[in-house]
Amino acid sequence: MYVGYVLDKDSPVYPGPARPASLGLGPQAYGPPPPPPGPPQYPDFTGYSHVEPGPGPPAAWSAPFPAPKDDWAAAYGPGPAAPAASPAPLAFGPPPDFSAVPAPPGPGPGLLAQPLGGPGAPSSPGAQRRTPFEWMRRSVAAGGGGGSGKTRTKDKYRVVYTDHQRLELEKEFHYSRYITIRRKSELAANLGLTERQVKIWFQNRRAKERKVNKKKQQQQQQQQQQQPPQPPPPAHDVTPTPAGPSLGALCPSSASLLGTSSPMPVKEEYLS
DNA sequence: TTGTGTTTTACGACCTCC
DNA sequence: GGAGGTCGTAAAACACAA
Repeated sequence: MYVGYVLDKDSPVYPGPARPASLGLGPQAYGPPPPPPGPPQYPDFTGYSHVEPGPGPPAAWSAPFPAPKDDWAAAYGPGPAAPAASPAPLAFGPPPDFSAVPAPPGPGPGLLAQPLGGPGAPSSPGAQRRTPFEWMRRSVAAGGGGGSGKTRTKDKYRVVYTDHQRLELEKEFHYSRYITIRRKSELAANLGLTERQVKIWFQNRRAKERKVNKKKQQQQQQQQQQQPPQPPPPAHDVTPTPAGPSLGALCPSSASLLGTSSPMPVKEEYLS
């Protein structure tokens, strides 16, 4: 994941975990099929509005998410507006944070401000080894309007999303594992992707998280088998502990995004 | 340079919910 | 019936060791 690469290099932009490890991202979070999109988890956040009624996100995600988008935006600082690969008009008007994505490290005014094919620092390791912005050209060209609609049966099997697209998707994912219909539309418009692409990206992202989570669980079990039996924990340990995989662990590519130790500061306005 | 393993998009099958 | 979920998988893109 090259977003992770970008974030690794820009680790300070995320001063702390976007979601505390105590929110319980363990396997229990992946039990029953996910519910329909829920109400806004942060109704106080006015950057954009979630309006879909519904029972709410999965219980595992229902805990207040202490990473307000304002923090993200603040962390990101001002940046280029829409990606060059996003010709779609901003149907909803860009949320503050969506215009605040920094350029990847390197010379030049910014990733998206760079002309296609022009000189500049690549924003992904692969790009470092390729023609500068080749990845960008590929994505833009192949994904004209984001998703080109091409399938494996056509000439182009898949496109590679730009770092900006992946970064914004990651941000949204850290905000909520299940994107609402409205946010999906907004994100698709802002990133120049189709809603289907956004939906599938979230599906794949959840699958990735489950995979990583499962891996960690297996490792823990192996360690427990090797170690002498420990006294069982209290039956009702309601206190969320970091024992569960941290978000950074679940999403190594975004680990630096989330910081390492200090939790994301929570603005009082986001606390009920 | 090449072979191999991993990650990333994208899809189909199947299921649940409204 | 449609939308969206998981699960499994294909194949491109990529990383990296030899």
